[in-house]
Amino acid sequence: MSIKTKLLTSAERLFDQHGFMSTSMDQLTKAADMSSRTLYKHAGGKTGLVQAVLTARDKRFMQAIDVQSIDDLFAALQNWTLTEGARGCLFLRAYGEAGGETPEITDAVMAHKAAFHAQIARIVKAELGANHPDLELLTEQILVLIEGSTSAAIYRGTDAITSAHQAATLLIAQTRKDSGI
Amino acid sequence: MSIKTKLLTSAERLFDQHGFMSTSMDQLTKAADMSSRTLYKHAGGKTGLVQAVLTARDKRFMQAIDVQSIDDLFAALQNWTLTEGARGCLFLRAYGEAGGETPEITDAVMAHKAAFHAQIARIVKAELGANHPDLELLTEQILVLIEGSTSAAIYRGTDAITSAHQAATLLIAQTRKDSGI
DNA sequence: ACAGGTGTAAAACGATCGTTTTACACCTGT
DNA sequence: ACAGGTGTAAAACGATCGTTTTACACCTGT
Repeated sequence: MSIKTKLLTSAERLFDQHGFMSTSMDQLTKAADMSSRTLYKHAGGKTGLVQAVLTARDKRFMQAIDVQSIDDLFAALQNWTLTEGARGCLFLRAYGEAGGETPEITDAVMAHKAAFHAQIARIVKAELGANHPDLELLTEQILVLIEGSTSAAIYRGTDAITSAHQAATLLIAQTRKDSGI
Repeated sequence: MSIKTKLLTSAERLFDQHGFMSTSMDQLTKAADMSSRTLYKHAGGKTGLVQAVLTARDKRFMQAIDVQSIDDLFAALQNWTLTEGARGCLFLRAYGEAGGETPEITDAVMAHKAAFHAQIARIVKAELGANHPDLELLTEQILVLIEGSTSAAIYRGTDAITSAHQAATLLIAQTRKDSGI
């Protein structure tokens, strides 16, 4: 495990568990087991570190949900929540803590959300066929269900994901039926 | 407008726009146009102020969604977002920033979310009838749709709420149909 | 008339923040 | 052999944090 990987994984853990602004550079250097000089050489500063953590998480999360069906998508989300815990979307949390006032962070968040939306659009298209007229609506609805289960899981547990999955399944089935008429 | 109301409304605005940890007591006293001595007498401290802001917002939000139908619920949410903006659920943001490590804040957040869940359960019950077997599932699904549209609206705009509304309507209609068979 | 409550302005508290600097040590490739 | 890169430990930077204190002023009810 490279020194850079150790920095990113320990920082991600601290940011996720205690919040971005509440985590000090001192805690970050101690958790990464390196000197502040080394941390600053690698990350540039706290904003750069947040940016790097979000970019790494984007890659990891996008890989986790790189599936071909709605069922697999929700299974991947259940698995992610089981291993990572349920503390809400780390990207939206970063955006909220920075108040949208740090362009580097806003950019990283919006880039992730654009990729996230595109991924869902792709899966919905694979599910309904490329010519279905309701692709956009369904994509938006599945996206809302996933964002919602991510938020709701914080206080309702993984049942929120199961319920969202059932809703998604019904929406897809109903949309298939409507187009069949 | 009392001095306490001015403090709570200006603090809510700052916390919402810049984040809780990023907002300093200095900014809060200046926005409330009072001395720090007065602020501390009224709020106790920063944690007390966050707590008071969340409690006040809970009352205001619960009043806004005190409706009798799913349609009115989503209309209320559209209206809320139009006047308040879309920066995510302030309660979950507070919880995330505090890392769940400040009991007073955790309590305020969880109390709100319990009331929020109960409110949705009440509306779903009014919509489907008290004896419908799927009340719990529908409640959880509507809750997920609302949490999701609150999060998604940050980067997808109010369309997310419209899509969630359509999904909720279809889920309710389908659940009615299933029980009719 | 005067006590109690409520307010201001400003200085000060110690603690901590993110960041930089200094002085030094160890590899590694040529 | 030695330069360059990469690392540590520790001190120091000025700025800012949340909070408390001091000294003073104005209402308001009795």
